[in-house]
Amino acid sequence: MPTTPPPHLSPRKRPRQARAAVTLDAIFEATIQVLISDGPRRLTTTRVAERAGVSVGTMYQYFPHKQALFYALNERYLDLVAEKVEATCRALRGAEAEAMVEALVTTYWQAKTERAEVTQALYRSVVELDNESLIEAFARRVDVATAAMFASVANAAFADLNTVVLTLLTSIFGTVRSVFERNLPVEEADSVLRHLIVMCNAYVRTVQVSVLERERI
Amino acid sequence: MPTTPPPHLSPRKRPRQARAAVTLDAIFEATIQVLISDGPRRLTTTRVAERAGVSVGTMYQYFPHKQALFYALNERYLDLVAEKVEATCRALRGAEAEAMVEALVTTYWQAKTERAEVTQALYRSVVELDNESLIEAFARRVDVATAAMFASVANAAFADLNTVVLTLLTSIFGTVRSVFERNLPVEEADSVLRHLIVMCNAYVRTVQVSVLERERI
Amino acid sequence: MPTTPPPHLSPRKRPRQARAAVTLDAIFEATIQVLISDGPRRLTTTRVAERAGVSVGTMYQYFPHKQALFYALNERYLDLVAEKVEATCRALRGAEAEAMVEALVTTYWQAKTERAEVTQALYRSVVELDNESLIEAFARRVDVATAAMFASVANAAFADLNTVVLTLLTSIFGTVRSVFERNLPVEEADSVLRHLIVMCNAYVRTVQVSVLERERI
Amino acid sequence: MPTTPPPHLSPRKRPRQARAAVTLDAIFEATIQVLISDGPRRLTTTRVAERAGVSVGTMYQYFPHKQALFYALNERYLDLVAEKVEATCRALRGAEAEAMVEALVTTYWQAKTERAEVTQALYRSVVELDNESLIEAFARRVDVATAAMFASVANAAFADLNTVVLTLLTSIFGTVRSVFERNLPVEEADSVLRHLIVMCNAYVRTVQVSVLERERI
DNA sequence: TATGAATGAGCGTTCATTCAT
DNA sequence: CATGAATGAACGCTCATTCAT
Repeated sequence: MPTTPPPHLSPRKRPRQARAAVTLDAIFEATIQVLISDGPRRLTTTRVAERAGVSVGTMYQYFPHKQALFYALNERYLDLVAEKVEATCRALRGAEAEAMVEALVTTYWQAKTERAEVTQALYRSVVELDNESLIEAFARRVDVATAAMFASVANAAFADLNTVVLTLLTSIFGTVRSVFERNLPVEEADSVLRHLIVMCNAYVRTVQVSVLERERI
Repeated sequence: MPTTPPPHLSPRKRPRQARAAVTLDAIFEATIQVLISDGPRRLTTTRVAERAGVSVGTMYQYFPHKQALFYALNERYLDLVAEKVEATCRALRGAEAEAMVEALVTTYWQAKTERAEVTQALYRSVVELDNESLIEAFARRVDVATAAMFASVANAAFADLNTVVLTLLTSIFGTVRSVFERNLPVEEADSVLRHLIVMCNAYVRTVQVSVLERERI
Repeated sequence: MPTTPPPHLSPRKRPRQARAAVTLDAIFEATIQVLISDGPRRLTTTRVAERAGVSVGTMYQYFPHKQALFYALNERYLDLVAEKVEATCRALRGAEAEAMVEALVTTYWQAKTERAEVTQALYRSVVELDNESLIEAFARRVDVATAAMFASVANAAFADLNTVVLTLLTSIFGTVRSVFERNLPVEEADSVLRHLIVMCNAYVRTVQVSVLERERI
Repeated sequence: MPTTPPPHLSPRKRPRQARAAVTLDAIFEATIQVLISDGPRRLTTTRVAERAGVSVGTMYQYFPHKQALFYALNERYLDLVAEKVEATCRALRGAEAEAMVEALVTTYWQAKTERAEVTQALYRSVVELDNESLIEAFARRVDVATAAMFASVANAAFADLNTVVLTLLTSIFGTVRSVFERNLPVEEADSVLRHLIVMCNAYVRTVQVSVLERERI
């Protein structure tokens, strides 16, 4: 279930030749590099093209405008993260709630930490509203996957599954973002990660109803 | 303990006269309005000046450059929020942990929701690294206040107070940010708020050690 | 009765200060010079600004975009011509048809020849549709003035005044344009001018009905 | 007597093979279509090639550069018109002056009206100086043909044949152009056409000298 | 020979900043 | 002090042209 971008933000062409694919990758990587080293304000088409070893014109053969490039980059990034989360959710079906929580937090955390500078660079580049549609799509995807997972919890259930999922995801995503924003040293970050798991588990325990209890009612 | 900005970002003058204060306020308000209605990309000095009913030249008498204006705006905003949190922390000294948690979440939430568009506009305007120092200062301030509050909890204590505070704040701040970012409808937002309190309380209960227990050891 | 431009083509400000008026004139004159010496294809904002001894930015304070500058230039030019024709038409009220024709042709011819290179440069710069509204407005203005004049002819009348006027103007304007386009040497051009008068007069004589005749009917 | 273009504007090859001729036609037609639908400003090589169903590269096999294409298109167009006028002039040899005038005007008018949008599109695309040589060549051709025709008028002659022909052609061409430029509704355009004939005939009658008269002198 | 990806000079335009008034 | 016209570097983007395939 990949995101379908608004038409005005879609890339101009799908790479048919191998060369084109290479070029496209170079452009994406260059964008990231510029974002990291120069910041979003200095993310200019010329600079990206230069870094990619391509001419501006070439860039414009792949993307109708700068926005579209940026959009595509975010799309790529979020798709990757979403896939990982979905995989985890699939893998944990039928497990116990605690395991789910731990896996969820850890997966998301790792996905974000893998290339920490990229994550940070993208966090800093909000700026344009159009990305909102992207974030929404990402959120929906992950919502669905997570809800499905928690619906399959062994020996328990939730009175208001949707809210629980929403709360979990909102706080996990938010906490991670905050940690990046505050630029915490690794040890502190790790502590927060561990405590975040504790927190989410405490929460889930609180809101979950054991099947026994439920049947008794 | 107000934030002290890096010298290159400080306003040119402290408003001595009433007139100056009025102008300054007009400029700040205009900045916010432009930010909300036109977005961060269209936040130009000319536009702000126009909206504020001042000439660009005048604006440059108060701020050495655009960044400084933006910095000052964020400073003002964060100072306000910090003050509210500090006030709450002071008020809740010696209370029970649960009350503290609820008060903390609610205060922060309200502070952010009071002028929701402003909050959102500022969230969307990250962009410049320089704000990081501001966020850090804010975080430190709130950290200290919160730690002090939780250190005074009645009949209980925390094994690792600092991590607990860090985790709480990171997740509260992050969750709120995520809620804004996802543009959740009010009811869902409210649900998340309530569940966030539940979550934090569950967490605090988990990590707190009763004084009795502690003394026994 | 000055032309009112479509709003998107109107200049940004009316010159309030003397300095501004000078700047505006310099820009107009520079535009003409560039048009003459470099041709419409090389009429770039940079080149105009340079020639005018102004920065590009300044140009954009007077005109929202290149088109608007070009539009305003044509407007100025056509207004001038229209005024001259109108003056002639006013002066010739009640005269004999022959005198009117000669005056009309001569006035238009002179208006166009006065700054021949400018005329030619503008003829060569059609290109953009938007000018059509300008040409139409100009045509209407001159139509009205000319019709009023010919309606006042002494001792004669026209069966179909509007068509006569339209034919006269169309052929006069067209002929002049053709002469410029073919870049005829002066003597030939002058011959054509004289013969154009002969032609128009022969035409007018043919289509006019003497008052005597008319009353007899 | 076909036009011989300046060498730098000539197409790269004369179409030897049928396939080439087809391609060439497609390119020309595409150029016209783009001109009509997108205007001269949007007449890009890529767009033309696309519309013609050819690659840019192929286009450059036929024309060394865009100008050459445009030049060739105009050449084609003017050649067609010139041929029609020449045919008429040939057909009317020895006829009466009035018949000649009417035939001349009608032929030219029809040639231009046949594909009115094409005519208009080309009128709007003057722009480049190089076309002047084309127009000149066209004018010379038509001048010669027309002069030959009027030299053969039955029972009359002209004191200054060249000027008469020049005046006639200049005004006919010019009037037609003006009519297109003003975008007159059909009925008005037709009226002007009829009156143009009247006008030219009145003129010719005025400047022609009957053979009898002449011999008397 | 045909292709179309790649090129890059050059365009129109914006906007933070300055400084004569 | 306040003004706002002037500045010009730097941006996003276009498109005629080339050349490896």
